[in-house]
Amino acid sequence: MAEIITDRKSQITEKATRLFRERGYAATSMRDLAAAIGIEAASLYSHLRSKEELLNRICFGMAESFFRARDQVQSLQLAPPVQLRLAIEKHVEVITNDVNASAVFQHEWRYLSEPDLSVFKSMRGEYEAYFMDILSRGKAAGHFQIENEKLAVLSLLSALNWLYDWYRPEGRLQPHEIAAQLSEQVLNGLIKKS
Amino acid sequence: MAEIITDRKSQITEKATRLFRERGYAATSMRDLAAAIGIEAASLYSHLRSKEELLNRICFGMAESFFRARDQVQSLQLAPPVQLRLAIEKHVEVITNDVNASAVFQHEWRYLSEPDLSVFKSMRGEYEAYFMDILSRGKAAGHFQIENEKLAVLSLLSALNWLYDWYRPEGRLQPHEIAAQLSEQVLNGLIKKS
DNA sequence: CCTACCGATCGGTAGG
DNA sequence: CCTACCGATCGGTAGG
Repeated sequence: MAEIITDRKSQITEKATRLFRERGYAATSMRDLAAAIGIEAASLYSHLRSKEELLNRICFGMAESFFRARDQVQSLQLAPPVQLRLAIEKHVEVITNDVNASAVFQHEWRYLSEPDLSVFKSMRGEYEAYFMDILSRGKAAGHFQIENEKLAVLSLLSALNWLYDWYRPEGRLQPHEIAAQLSEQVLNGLIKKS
Repeated sequence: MAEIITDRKSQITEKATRLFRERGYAATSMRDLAAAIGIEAASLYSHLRSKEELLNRICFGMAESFFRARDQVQSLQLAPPVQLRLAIEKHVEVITNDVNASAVFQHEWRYLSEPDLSVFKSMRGEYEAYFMDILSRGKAAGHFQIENEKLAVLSLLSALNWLYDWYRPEGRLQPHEIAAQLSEQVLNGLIKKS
């Protein structure tokens, strides 16, 4: 691995992402973080104002990545089944692109304090609404069979969101291959139609 | 709500379950827990030896519930597609039966220390292997279409495991109705076959 | 980026 | 189940 030159703040954020993912936000101390970088805890505060600022950067950084993915998908006018496939692929791309940040995004956002906490929740709701809209239009157009759309959309997203725990960049399967299998599973199910 | 008479230790465990779920294990102090019960923090230690003992009880209690569900399913000799439906139903039942404990089980187990941590992980692996076995046998018998079985089983379980966050006992949908829709989604997918 | 330090809080114990 | 308390650790600041 080549030494990558980045500024100190980016380095701190990256180390924090890894530690928050491994130990959890609440169980990671600023002294842990400082030690991982090789400086004293007090020195961190010349680069940032608080521990929560780090959590903030990570959570909202991921939220923006998901939004960018959504905007790309929505800019194309696609029929619901193919749009859903694309939305899944882009979602998987965002997760696999930074598995540590994805894990923190999924699990540690609740340690945000207000008003960020509410902003975060509403952004997440907006993203779920984007998937919900695809399902609803697909159902209305007769493409999809769905009883309860809220149940469907949340289980669908959950079926993707654990990937940060399994995906390995050096592994055999590429993100688009993973996305393809999961799309197939979500759209056509496990039962073989003979 | 009627006042339910239980012994102190059960009461402490139940309050701990709720607090660990709401705030996370690491961010819940024994003083928080004591205050929720209405005693002093030091008094907790006449009922238990450590904070981790509580986490232990919750995590392994859930693990045993999942194992009992598995044993019920395996005691019936069923063809893979119908066995999978039943496994999903039982899994959903366990989660909906105690949503707080389910949340702690899903997210806080990593704060267990050795040797419990390793025991927990191997139990979880055994449970995943039980679902994996259903999928493998179903695939071998020509019932299922699955490319990567590990990917399939983990996304399947993830599609169920978020339910603790959504299910409300007082809500409209009963656990078996939720299980039925999710089974349908997993087995036949979202695409309508006309 | 460091040394030195703050008040608050942590899990847990002693002794009754 | 309480009062009183332990050493350790927390996020963060002052001042250089």
